[in-house]
Amino acid sequence: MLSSRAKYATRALLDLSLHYDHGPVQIHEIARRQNIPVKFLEQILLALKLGGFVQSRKGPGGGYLLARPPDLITLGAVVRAMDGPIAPISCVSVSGFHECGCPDPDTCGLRTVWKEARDALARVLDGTNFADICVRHREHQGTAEEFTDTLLAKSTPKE
Amino acid sequence: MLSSRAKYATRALLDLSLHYDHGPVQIHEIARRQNIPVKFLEQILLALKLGGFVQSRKGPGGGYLLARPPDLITLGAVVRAMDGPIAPISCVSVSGFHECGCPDPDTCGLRTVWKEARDALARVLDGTNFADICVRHREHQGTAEEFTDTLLAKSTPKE
DNA sequence: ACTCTAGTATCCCGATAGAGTATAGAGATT
DNA sequence: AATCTCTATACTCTATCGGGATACTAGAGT
Repeated sequence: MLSSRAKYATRALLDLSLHYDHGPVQIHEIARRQNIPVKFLEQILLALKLGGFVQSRKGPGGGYLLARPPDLITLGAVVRAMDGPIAPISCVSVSGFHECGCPDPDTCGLRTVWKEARDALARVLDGTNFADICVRHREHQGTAEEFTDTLLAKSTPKE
Repeated sequence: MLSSRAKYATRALLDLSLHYDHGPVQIHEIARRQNIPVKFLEQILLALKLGGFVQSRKGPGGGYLLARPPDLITLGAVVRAMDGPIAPISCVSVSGFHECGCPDPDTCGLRTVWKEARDALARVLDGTNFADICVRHREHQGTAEEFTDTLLAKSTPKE
Protein backbone atom coordinates (compact mmCIF):
# COMPACT_ATOMS: atom_id res chain seq x y z
CA MET A 1 0.00 0.00 0.00
CA LEU A 2 3.09 2.19 0.05
CA SER A 3 5.19 2.90 -3.03
CA SER A 4 8.85 1.93 -3.27
CA ARG A 5 9.57 5.61 -3.60
CA ALA A 6 8.15 6.35 -0.16
CA LYS A 7 9.72 3.26 1.38
CA TYR A 8 13.18 4.22 0.13
CA ALA A 9 12.65 7.86 1.08
CA THR A 10 11.97 6.94 4.69
CA ARG A 11 14.98 4.66 4.84
CA ALA A 12 17.18 7.40 3.39
CA LEU A 13 15.88 9.93 5.92
CA LEU A 14 16.46 7.49 8.74
CA ASP A 15 20.03 7.12 7.56
CA LEU A 16 20.49 10.88 7.41
CA SER A 17 18.88 11.24 10.83
CA LEU A 18 21.32 8.77 12.33
CA HIS A 19 24.15 10.82 10.83
CA TYR A 20 22.71 14.18 11.85
CA ASP A 21 25.49 16.56 13.07
CA HIS A 22 28.10 14.43 11.35
CA GLY A 23 28.35 16.31 8.06
CA PRO A 24 27.06 15.46 4.59
CA VAL A 25 26.46 11.87 3.57
CA GLN A 26 27.01 10.76 0.00
CA ILE A 27 24.29 9.19 -2.09
CA HIS A 28 26.17 6.03 -2.76
CA GLU A 29 26.88 5.56 0.95
CA ILE A 30 23.20 5.77 1.79
CA ALA A 31 22.40 3.47 -1.11
CA ARG A 32 24.88 0.85 0.07
CA ARG A 33 23.89 0.96 3.73
CA GLN A 34 20.15 1.04 3.08
CA ASN A 35 20.16 -1.31 0.11
CA ILE A 36 18.60 1.11 -2.37
CA PRO A 37 19.28 1.30 -6.14
CA VAL A 38 21.67 4.26 -6.47
CA LYS A 39 20.14 5.99 -9.45
CA PHE A 40 16.65 5.65 -8.08
CA LEU A 41 17.78 7.08 -4.77
CA GLU A 42 19.20 10.03 -6.67
CA GLN A 43 15.76 10.94 -7.94
CA ILE A 44 14.17 10.42 -4.57
CA LEU A 45 16.66 12.67 -2.79
CA LEU A 46 16.02 15.30 -5.41
CA ALA A 47 12.33 15.13 -4.60
CA LEU A 48 13.06 15.27 -0.89
CA LYS A 49 15.16 18.35 -1.48
CA LEU A 50 12.33 19.94 -3.42
CA GLY A 51 10.08 19.10 -0.48
CA GLY A 52 12.42 20.89 1.90
CA PHE A 53 13.44 17.83 3.88
CA VAL A 54 17.10 17.75 2.92
CA GLN A 55 19.90 19.97 1.68
CA SER A 56 22.78 19.06 -0.63
CA ARG A 57 26.38 20.11 -1.14
CA LYS A 58 28.29 19.51 -4.32
CA GLY A 59 31.94 18.77 -4.84
CA PRO A 60 34.43 16.80 -2.75
CA GLY A 61 33.25 16.25 0.80
CA GLY A 62 29.73 16.99 -0.35
CA GLY A 63 26.57 14.95 -0.07
CA TYR A 64 23.16 15.20 1.52
CA LEU A 65 22.09 16.31 4.97
CA LEU A 66 18.82 17.01 6.75
CA ALA A 67 17.38 20.48 6.29
CA ARG A 68 15.98 20.49 9.84
CA PRO A 69 16.42 18.41 12.97
CA PRO A 70 14.93 14.89 12.90
CA ASP A 71 12.27 15.68 15.49
CA LEU A 72 10.73 18.22 13.12
CA ILE A 73 10.22 15.69 10.33
CA THR A 74 7.24 13.39 10.66
CA LEU A 75 6.71 10.15 8.80
CA GLY A 76 3.35 11.43 7.61
CA ALA A 77 4.88 14.47 5.94
CA VAL A 78 7.38 12.33 4.06
CA VAL A 79 4.81 9.80 2.92
CA ARG A 80 2.55 12.58 1.72
CA ALA A 81 5.40 14.25 -0.17
CA MET A 82 6.17 11.01 -1.97
CA ASP A 83 2.83 9.28 -2.45
CA GLY A 84 0.28 12.03 -2.01
CA PRO A 85 -2.61 11.98 0.47
CA ILE A 86 -2.58 9.26 3.10
CA ALA A 87 -6.25 8.38 2.69
CA PRO A 88 -6.99 4.83 1.51
CA ILE A 89 -9.40 6.43 -0.91
CA SER A 90 -9.38 9.94 -2.27
CA CYS A 91 -12.82 11.01 -1.09
CA VAL A 92 -11.81 10.97 2.58
CA SER A 93 -8.53 12.81 2.15
CA VAL A 94 -8.13 15.95 4.23
CA SER A 95 -5.24 17.32 2.21
CA GLY A 96 -6.33 16.49 -1.32
CA PHE A 97 -9.35 17.71 -3.22
CA HIS A 98 -10.38 14.58 -5.03
CA GLU A 99 -13.56 12.69 -5.73
CA CYS A 100 -13.81 8.94 -5.47
CA GLY A 101 -16.50 8.63 -8.12
CA CYS A 102 -19.07 6.97 -5.92
CA PRO A 103 -22.68 7.76 -6.85
CA ASP A 104 -23.39 9.87 -3.79
CA PRO A 105 -20.61 10.66 -1.32
CA ASP A 106 -23.09 11.98 1.20
CA THR A 107 -24.91 8.70 1.63
CA CYS A 108 -22.03 6.32 0.96
CA GLY A 109 -21.78 3.85 3.82
CA LEU A 110 -18.22 3.04 2.89
CA ARG A 111 -16.91 6.56 3.31
CA THR A 112 -17.28 6.58 7.08
CA VAL A 113 -15.20 3.42 7.29
CA TRP A 114 -12.52 4.72 4.95
CA LYS A 115 -12.43 7.84 7.07
CA GLU A 116 -11.87 5.83 10.24
CA ALA A 117 -9.09 3.97 8.47
CA ARG A 118 -7.52 7.18 7.26
CA ASP A 119 -7.63 8.72 10.72
CA ALA A 120 -6.13 5.64 12.35
CA LEU A 121 -3.31 5.64 9.85
CA ALA A 122 -2.69 9.38 9.99
CA ARG A 123 -2.60 9.29 13.78
CA VAL A 124 0.32 6.88 13.68
CA LEU A 125 2.24 8.46 10.81
CA ASP A 126 1.79 12.08 11.88
CA GLY A 127 2.53 11.15 15.46
CA THR A 128 5.96 9.77 14.71
CA ASN A 129 9.02 11.81 13.81
CA PHE A 130 12.51 10.73 12.85
CA ALA A 131 13.96 11.42 16.26
CA ASP A 132 11.54 8.82 17.65
CA ILE A 133 12.56 6.41 14.95
CA CYS A 134 16.24 6.92 15.69
CA VAL A 135 15.60 6.13 19.33
CA ARG A 136 13.77 2.94 18.47
CA HIS A 137 16.47 2.04 16.01
CA ARG A 138 19.25 2.45 18.53
CA GLU A 139 17.32 0.48 21.15
CA HIS A 140 17.01 -2.48 18.84
CA GLN A 141 20.63 -2.07 17.87
CA GLY A 142 21.55 -2.34 21.53
CA THR A 143 19.48 -5.41 22.31
CA ALA A 144 20.44 -7.19 19.14
CA GLU A 145 24.13 -6.52 19.75
CA GLU A 146 24.44 -5.38 16.17
CA PHE A 147 26.70 -2.61 15.01
CA THR A 148 27.23 -0.08 12.27
CA ASP A 149 26.86 -0.92 8.64
CA THR A 150 25.68 -4.47 8.48
CA LEU A 151 26.95 -4.90 4.97
CA LEU A 152 24.50 -7.53 3.88
CA ALA A 153 20.99 -8.36 4.99
CA LYS A 154 20.52 -11.75 6.58
CA SER A 155 17.46 -12.45 4.46
CA THR A 156 14.72 -13.58 6.84
CA PRO A 157 12.12 -14.72 4.32
CA LYS A 158 9.21 -15.48 6.59
CA GLU A 159 6.72 -12.67 6.29
CA MET B 1 -3.10 3.85 -1.11
CA LEU B 2 -5.90 1.55 -2.28
CA SER B 3 -6.18 0.29 -5.85
CA SER B 4 -9.21 1.08 -7.99
CA ARG B 5 -9.78 -2.64 -8.12
CA ALA B 6 -10.32 -2.80 -4.38
CA LYS B 7 -12.32 0.41 -4.31
CA TYR B 8 -14.71 -0.86 -6.98
CA ALA B 9 -14.88 -4.30 -5.39
CA THR B 10 -16.09 -2.84 -2.12
CA ARG B 11 -18.68 -0.69 -3.87
CA ALA B 12 -19.93 -3.71 -5.81
CA LEU B 13 -20.21 -5.78 -2.66
CA LEU B 14 -22.05 -2.98 -0.91
CA ASP B 15 -24.52 -2.95 -3.79
CA LEU B 16 -24.97 -6.72 -3.60
CA SER B 17 -25.35 -6.51 0.17
CA LEU B 18 -28.12 -3.95 -0.17
CA HIS B 19 -29.86 -6.36 -2.58
CA TYR B 20 -29.27 -9.46 -0.51
CA ASP B 21 -32.33 -11.77 -0.55
CA HIS B 22 -33.63 -10.05 -3.67
CA GLY B 23 -32.25 -12.40 -6.30
CA PRO B 24 -29.30 -11.99 -8.68
CA VAL B 25 -28.13 -8.54 -9.75
CA GLN B 26 -26.70 -7.97 -13.19
CA ILE B 27 -23.25 -6.58 -13.80
CA HIS B 28 -24.42 -3.63 -15.79
CA GLU B 29 -26.94 -2.69 -13.10
CA ILE B 30 -24.23 -2.60 -10.48
CA ALA B 31 -21.98 -0.70 -12.85
CA ARG B 32 -24.61 1.93 -13.51
CA ARG B 33 -25.67 2.41 -9.90
CA GLN B 34 -22.13 2.41 -8.52
CA ASN B 35 -20.52 4.29 -11.38
CA ILE B 36 -17.98 1.61 -12.30
CA PRO B 37 -16.60 0.83 -15.81
CA VAL B 38 -18.56 -2.24 -16.91
CA LYS B 39 -15.72 -4.26 -18.38
CA PHE B 40 -13.49 -3.64 -15.42
CA LEU B 41 -16.25 -4.63 -13.05
CA GLU B 42 -16.59 -7.87 -14.99
CA GLN B 43 -13.03 -8.84 -14.12
CA ILE B 44 -13.40 -7.75 -10.55
CA LEU B 45 -16.53 -9.82 -9.99
CA LEU B 46 -14.75 -12.78 -11.52
CA ALA B 47 -11.98 -12.34 -8.98
CA LEU B 48 -14.51 -11.96 -6.18
CA LYS B 49 -16.12 -15.20 -7.31
CA LEU B 50 -12.76 -16.94 -7.25
CA GLY B 51 -12.30 -15.58 -3.75
CA GLY B 52 -15.59 -17.10 -2.67
CA PHE B 53 -17.35 -13.80 -1.97
CA VAL B 54 -20.01 -14.04 -4.66
CA GLN B 55 -21.85 -16.54 -6.85
CA SER B 56 -23.03 -16.11 -10.41
CA ARG B 57 -25.85 -17.33 -12.63
CA LYS B 58 -25.77 -17.16 -16.40
CA GLY B 59 -28.58 -16.50 -18.77
CA PRO B 60 -31.79 -14.52 -18.46
CA GLY B 61 -32.66 -13.66 -14.90
CA GLY B 62 -29.03 -14.32 -14.01
CA GLY B 63 -26.42 -12.10 -12.44
CA TYR B 64 -24.36 -11.99 -9.31
CA LEU B 65 -25.28 -12.56 -5.68
CA LEU B 66 -23.42 -12.82 -2.40
CA ALA B 67 -22.08 -16.28 -1.54
CA ARG B 68 -22.69 -15.68 2.17
CA PRO B 69 -24.58 -13.17 4.30
CA PRO B 70 -23.13 -9.63 4.48
CA ASP B 71 -22.20 -9.93 8.14
CA LEU B 72 -19.76 -12.69 7.28
CA ILE B 73 -17.79 -10.58 4.82
CA THR B 74 -15.30 -8.12 6.27
CA LEU B 75 -13.77 -5.17 4.48
CA GLY B 76 -10.34 -6.47 5.38
CA ALA B 77 -10.92 -9.78 3.63
CA VAL B 78 -12.04 -8.05 0.46
CA VAL B 79 -9.15 -5.61 0.41
CA ARG B 80 -6.69 -8.44 0.95
CA ALA B 81 -8.26 -10.49 -1.84
CA MET B 82 -7.89 -7.58 -4.24
CA ASP B 83 -4.68 -5.82 -3.21
CA GLY B 84 -2.83 -8.41 -1.17
CA PRO B 85 -1.58 -7.83 2.39
CA ILE B 86 -2.84 -4.74 4.18
CA ALA B 87 0.59 -3.77 5.50
CA PRO B 88 1.97 -0.41 4.34
CA ILE B 89 5.20 -2.25 3.69
CA SER B 90 5.74 -5.93 3.06
CA CYS B 91 8.07 -6.67 5.95
CA VAL B 92 5.35 -6.12 8.56
CA SER B 93 2.67 -8.18 6.86
CA VAL B 94 1.20 -11.01 8.91
CA SER B 95 -0.37 -12.75 5.94
CA GLY B 96 2.29 -12.38 3.25
CA PHE B 97 5.84 -13.69 3.18
CA HIS B 98 7.73 -10.79 1.69
CA GLU B 99 10.95 -8.97 2.37
CA CYS B 100 11.18 -5.21 2.32
CA GLY B 101 14.88 -5.19 1.42
CA CYS B 102 16.03 -3.16 4.40
CA PRO B 103 19.55 -3.97 5.57
CA ASP B 104 18.52 -5.53 8.86
CA PRO B 105 14.83 -6.07 9.65
CA ASP B 106 15.64 -6.91 13.24
CA THR B 107 17.11 -3.53 14.07
CA CYS B 108 15.10 -1.40 11.68
CA GLY B 109 13.55 1.47 13.63
CA LEU B 110 10.99 2.00 10.89
CA ARG B 111 9.51 -1.48 11.10
CA THR B 112 7.93 -0.92 14.49
CA VAL B 113 6.15 2.15 13.17
CA TRP B 114 4.98 0.41 10.03
CA LYS B 115 3.71 -2.36 12.24
CA GLU B 116 1.72 0.07 14.37
CA ALA B 117 0.29 1.54 11.19
CA ARG B 118 -0.61 -1.87 9.85
CA ASP B 119 -2.30 -2.87 13.09
CA ALA B 120 -4.29 0.35 13.28
CA LEU B 121 -5.48 -0.13 9.72
CA ALA B 122 -6.23 -3.83 10.09
CA ARG B 123 -8.21 -3.18 13.26
CA VAL B 124 -10.59 -0.93 11.35
CA LEU B 125 -10.88 -3.01 8.20
CA ASP B 126 -11.16 -6.40 9.87
CA GLY B 127 -13.60 -5.01 12.39
CA THR B 128 -16.11 -3.89 9.82
CA ASN B 129 -18.39 -6.16 7.81
CA PHE B 130 -20.86 -5.39 5.06
CA ALA B 131 -23.88 -5.64 7.31
CA ASP B 132 -22.42 -2.77 9.33
CA ILE B 133 -21.81 -0.82 6.17
CA CYS B 134 -25.38 -1.39 5.00
CA VAL B 135 -26.66 -0.02 8.29
CA ARG B 136 -24.52 3.08 8.00
CA HIS B 137 -25.55 3.48 4.41
CA ARG B 138 -29.25 3.33 5.20
CA GLU B 139 -28.84 5.75 8.09
CA HIS B 140 -27.30 8.34 5.83
CA GLN B 141 -29.92 7.63 3.22
CA GLY B 142 -32.56 8.46 5.78
CA THR B 143 -31.02 11.73 6.88
CA ALA B 144 -30.23 12.84 3.36
CA GLU B 145 -33.71 12.04 2.13
CA GLU B 146 -32.28 10.21 -0.85
CA PHE B 147 -33.83 7.21 -2.53
CA THR B 148 -33.12 4.16 -4.67
CA ASP B 149 -31.09 4.30 -7.83
CA THR B 150 -29.77 7.78 -8.21
CA LEU B 151 -29.83 7.42 -11.96
CA LEU B 152 -26.84 9.53 -12.72
CA ALA B 153 -23.85 10.46 -10.65
CA LYS B 154 -23.18 14.15 -10.44
CA SER B 155 -20.20 13.46 -12.69
CA THR B 156 -17.14 14.92 -11.12
CA PRO B 157 -14.64 13.40 -13.51
CA LYS B 158 -11.36 14.36 -11.90
CA GLU B 159 -9.43 11.93 -9.72
C1' DA C 1 -43.52 -33.85 -24.32
C1' DC C 2 -39.41 -32.87 -27.08
C1' DT C 3 -36.44 -30.11 -29.82
C1' DC C 4 -35.00 -25.96 -31.83
C1' DT C 5 -33.90 -21.33 -31.51
C1' DA C 6 -33.47 -16.59 -30.20
C1' DG C 7 -32.13 -13.78 -26.56
C1' DT C 8 -29.62 -12.68 -22.39
C1' DA C 9 -26.20 -12.87 -19.27
C1' DT C 10 -21.74 -14.45 -17.58
C1' DC C 11 -17.08 -15.86 -18.92
C1' DC C 12 -12.61 -15.57 -21.20
C1' DC C 13 -8.82 -13.79 -24.21
C1' DG C 14 -6.07 -10.30 -25.91
C1' DA C 15 -4.83 -5.32 -26.87
C1' DT C 16 -3.89 -0.67 -25.29
C1' DA C 17 -2.67 3.63 -22.61
C1' DG C 18 -0.68 5.31 -18.61
C1' DA C 19 1.67 5.45 -14.14
C1' DG C 20 5.33 3.78 -11.37
C1' DT C 21 9.89 1.45 -11.02
C1' DA C 22 14.48 1.26 -12.30
C1' DT C 23 18.84 1.99 -15.13
C1' DA C 24 22.19 4.60 -17.93
C1' DG C 25 24.77 8.46 -19.45
C1' DA C 26 25.92 13.11 -20.29
C1' DG C 27 26.10 17.71 -18.03
C1' DA C 28 26.76 21.22 -14.33
C1' DT C 29 28.84 22.85 -9.92
C1' DT C 30 31.95 23.38 -6.34
C1' DA D 1 38.08 15.43 -9.32
C1' DA D 2 34.28 14.44 -6.70
C1' DT D 3 29.68 14.96 -6.40
C1' DC D 4 25.11 16.40 -7.39
C1' DT D 5 21.73 17.33 -11.44
C1' DC D 6 19.12 16.47 -15.44
C1' DT D 7 17.18 13.76 -19.55
C1' DA D 8 16.14 9.72 -21.90
C1' DT D 9 14.78 5.02 -21.94
C1' DA D 10 13.17 0.23 -20.90
C1' DC D 11 10.30 -2.63 -18.10
C1' DT D 12 6.36 -3.86 -15.23
C1' DC D 13 1.84 -3.39 -13.42
C1' DT D 14 -2.74 -1.30 -13.30
C1' DA D 15 -6.87 0.26 -15.47
C1' DT D 16 -9.57 0.00 -19.33
C1' DC D 17 -11.86 -1.56 -23.72
C1' DG D 18 -13.42 -4.87 -27.44
C1' DG D 19 -14.74 -9.14 -29.33
C1' DG D 20 -16.29 -13.39 -29.01
C1' DA D 21 -17.24 -18.10 -26.53
C1' DT D 22 -20.16 -20.34 -23.26
C1' DA D 23 -24.16 -21.30 -20.40
C1' DC D 24 -28.83 -20.73 -19.21
C1' DT D 25 -33.98 -19.53 -19.93
C1' DA D 26 -38.17 -19.24 -22.18
C1' DG D 27 -41.05 -19.69 -25.79
C1' DA D 28 -42.31 -21.55 -30.74
C1' DG D 29 -43.00 -25.20 -33.41
C1' DT D 30 -43.50 -30.14 -34.32
